Amino acid sequence: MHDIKAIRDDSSAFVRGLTRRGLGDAQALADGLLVQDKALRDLLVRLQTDQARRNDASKLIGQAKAKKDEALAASLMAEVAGLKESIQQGEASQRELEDALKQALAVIPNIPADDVPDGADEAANVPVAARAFGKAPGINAPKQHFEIGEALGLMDFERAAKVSGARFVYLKGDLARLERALGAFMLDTHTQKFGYTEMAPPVLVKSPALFGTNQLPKFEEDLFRTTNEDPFWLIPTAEVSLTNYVSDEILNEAELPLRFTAFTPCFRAEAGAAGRDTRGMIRQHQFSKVELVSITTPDQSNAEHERMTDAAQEILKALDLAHRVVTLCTGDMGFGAKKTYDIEVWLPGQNAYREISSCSNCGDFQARRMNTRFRNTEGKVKGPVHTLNGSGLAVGRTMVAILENYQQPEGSVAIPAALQPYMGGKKVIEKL
RNA sequence: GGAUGGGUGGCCGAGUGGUUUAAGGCAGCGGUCUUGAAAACCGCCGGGCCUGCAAGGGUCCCGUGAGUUCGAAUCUCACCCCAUCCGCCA
Repeated sequence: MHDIKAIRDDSSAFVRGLTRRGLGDAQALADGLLVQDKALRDLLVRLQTDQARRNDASKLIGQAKAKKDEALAASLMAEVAGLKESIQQGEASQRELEDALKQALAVIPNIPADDVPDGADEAANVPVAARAFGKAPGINAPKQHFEIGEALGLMDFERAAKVSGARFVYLKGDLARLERALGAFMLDTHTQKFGYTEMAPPVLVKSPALFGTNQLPKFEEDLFRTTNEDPFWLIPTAEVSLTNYVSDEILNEAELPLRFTAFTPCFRAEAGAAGRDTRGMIRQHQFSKVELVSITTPDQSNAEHERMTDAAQEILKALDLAHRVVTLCTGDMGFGAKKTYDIEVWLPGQNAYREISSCSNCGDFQARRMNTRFRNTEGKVKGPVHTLNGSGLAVGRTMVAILENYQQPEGSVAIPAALQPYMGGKKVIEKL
């Protein structure tokens, strides 16, 4: 969420940033916000003047009563009584104006960082040459992952449809184990090589948490929720649970950065994706993912973003999976991001690079929504922290990549060396 | 789900209607002393917002919301959360 004071101080930066994102009416939006802001501040000046008079007079009433000066007390009481109504009205107006302003701010996306390339959609994303890794393996007539998995008898979409409908899958035998192995391998890598703290977080959360990480109020249709009056929501990503771990807190600068990782199921309604990726495991209502979240000071977040992307890439390198990294352009970035790197893994069966991780620096955008600040070593509150999140990696899609890149002509799938210890030393996945 | 007890500043904790700007302690920061440190002593020490060039001034916040009152941390109502016990349960 944006800071209204920053918009007040420099509305042109705000307008420029949103225009780069492709919002056509950014100037009108800013003007409207500033009108609301001015109305609120004018009201506060009036209201606080009244409150000050009431407080002074009330104090004098106490003193007059102590001196038994009933006449003075009575006249002061009459004066304060007259203020009462206007104060109550003012307080109600304050609430309305503040709520309206917050609502307006809550649906405005973050401003892109200066070094984010301009562009309307994914066609304008820019490859990061230095981060490219590996070469597409030469596979003759490559099969898609679901063909491989079903032929092995280890992947069952039909029965999943019977039980849960479209966009679910049963994994069996070594593929079920592979999911668990991937989760363990990723967690071990992030905790041991990159200093992340492993978490086992809630996957049902309350609305304020989803407001904190931008899913609410704007993207409600992407989420599942329970039917209680005060509902729980199923997390679409562990970013929600891990980032909100520090909501409503003032952290000490000395304990930053905080780095959290978790292996969790994720749930997405995929409301706007009808007809896309309908076959296979690429787009499911439920999938598992290892998530990375960092909480940093403002001056650390850019370096942390590179480091987090390194950590995510490290998994693909260890699995020897060809991939590339692109910097998302202004028009393709998520709502809360200042800058995002997508990691795209090569899928021989699709003959294409597909997203397997997205690492974003959100700057202070989520921290302001969550009310998370930090205090320096002198004890002074220095303002909102910065938050970053990234997939490290999407486990289902990693399995897809392994199946397609390690497929053997006769239908079996080699297990990457780094995973073999997690698969009981097994080297190949074969038909059940 | 039932019963009881609780929610106060970074932490612990006092405070049952005005004369208080939420006592006191711990932690933190600065200083005295010391070769250095500890101890002791002295001082500083919550957050948001409005206003102001600044110094400063004002206002709101004692779980949340509504109410009573000239005035609420304190009284009333509703709700949320936590703890303990009981019931149920993986």
